[in-house]
Amino acid sequence: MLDLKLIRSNPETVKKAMEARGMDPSSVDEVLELDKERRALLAEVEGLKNTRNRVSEEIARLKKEGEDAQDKILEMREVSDTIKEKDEVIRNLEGKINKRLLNIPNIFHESVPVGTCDRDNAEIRRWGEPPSFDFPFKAHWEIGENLDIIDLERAGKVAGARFAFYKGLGARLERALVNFMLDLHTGEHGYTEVFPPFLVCSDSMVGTGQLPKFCEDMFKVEGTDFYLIPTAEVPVTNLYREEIIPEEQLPIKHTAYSACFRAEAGAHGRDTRGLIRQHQFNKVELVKFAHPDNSYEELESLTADAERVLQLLELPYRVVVLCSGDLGFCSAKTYDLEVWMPSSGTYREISSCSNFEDYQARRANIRFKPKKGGKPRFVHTLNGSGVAVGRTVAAILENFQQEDGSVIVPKVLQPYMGGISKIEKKKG
RNA sequence: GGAGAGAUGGCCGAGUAGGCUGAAGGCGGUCGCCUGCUAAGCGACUGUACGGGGAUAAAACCUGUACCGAGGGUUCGAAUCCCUCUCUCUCCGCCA
Repeated sequence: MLDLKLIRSNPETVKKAMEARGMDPSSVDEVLELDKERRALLAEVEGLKNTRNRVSEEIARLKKEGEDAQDKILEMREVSDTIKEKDEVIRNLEGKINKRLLNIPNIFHESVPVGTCDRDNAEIRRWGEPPSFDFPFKAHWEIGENLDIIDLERAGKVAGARFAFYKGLGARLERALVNFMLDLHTGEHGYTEVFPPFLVCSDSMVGTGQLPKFCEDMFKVEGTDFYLIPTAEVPVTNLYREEIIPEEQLPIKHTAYSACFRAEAGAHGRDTRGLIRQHQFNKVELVKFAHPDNSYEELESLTADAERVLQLLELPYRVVVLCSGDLGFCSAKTYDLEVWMPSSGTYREISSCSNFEDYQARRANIRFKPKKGGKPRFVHTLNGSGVAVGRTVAAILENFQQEDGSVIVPKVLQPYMGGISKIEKKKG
């Protein structure tokens, strides 16, 4: 969430940012109005509390000296009642302010292009060449089915739509990718691996911004306060919730494998076939806790770390910077990595790398203690997929398919596949 | 699931017949003194949040209020009493 002080001093900036995201900025004025009310009342109540404290001390003194304090006690009884009433009103106002604050998005970075939808995203760079096939190429779900390594039909029976069984070398490929990515990020990019809980409490979901606004996108375990994580970003960012980190530890870099669970409400009819849009998918995530002074450099290197995965896998991709209208609610700036998908003839999102600045840190209360002294400050949080595993499988199947229906395994993956260099149809 | 113990400041740890205790003491940290250097020693300072003042934004500074796991209650007044909840630890049972 944004600093209330920032909204007080620069309401127009906040409103403009909301408008550029295509949102109604009226809650800004509501917040200001409620805040004004609250502060007036607060001054009043604090004055009353001050008298109560003073008189109470006097009562103690009088009693010690054996004098009568009954008058003052009665007087203070009334004061206390008034305090109780006004406190209640203040609590109420604070609740309203907070609710609005949690629903005001982050202010985006000046380098973010203004736009309304994904068509306004700006391409930054491309890597690799999309393959040209001299035979009729297939979509990954067909390839996977033919090779008997992906079973969507039975997954539909066992779980429902948007689930998948991976089988044989398909399951192995998924596992190989997870291990390859984790090894790369821990071994060469300096991230510390964590293996997080896949269920978290609602406080964590508020901390990273999924709640309260996006609860319909999440799976909740009925009768509990548990939510299935939509990404490892949630548990890993919340690792340091309510904590003060020593400055010299920054940046903290974590990588984590997790399954991710998404309700995909409102995505009916989109990407209904294949592995692109699943209720459950695997992802290796990168999370950074950075110093505010250099968080944008950290965003560049985090993006580069994610790109390295695709480069080593030899998958053609491009990097786009999301425009204001397509930017995530909490993000100040986001690069999407889009991998070439022959079946759709376009680049498709496979990673999303964002700098949230202090927006999540303020919600989750993650701070660092400056070395030179002074008050704790909020860290900047960043994260990116490094990368989405299911979509990587889809990309590998499609980009490396051969005319005979087999699929070449990228070189870096072969050690993780027991030396297998090609996935072929089993004979018989 | 059953039984018990506990939750205090960055950390450790006092404080329950309710009243200058935001909180003793220690550690850690910062600054100053001392020392040829290091160590030791001495002195001072050292929580957070939200208001108000500080000529305006920020800071120093001054001031108020709140905070001793969370939320309620009793009381003129609660870290201290009562209720509810959460978490941690120990033992038993059960379980991958």
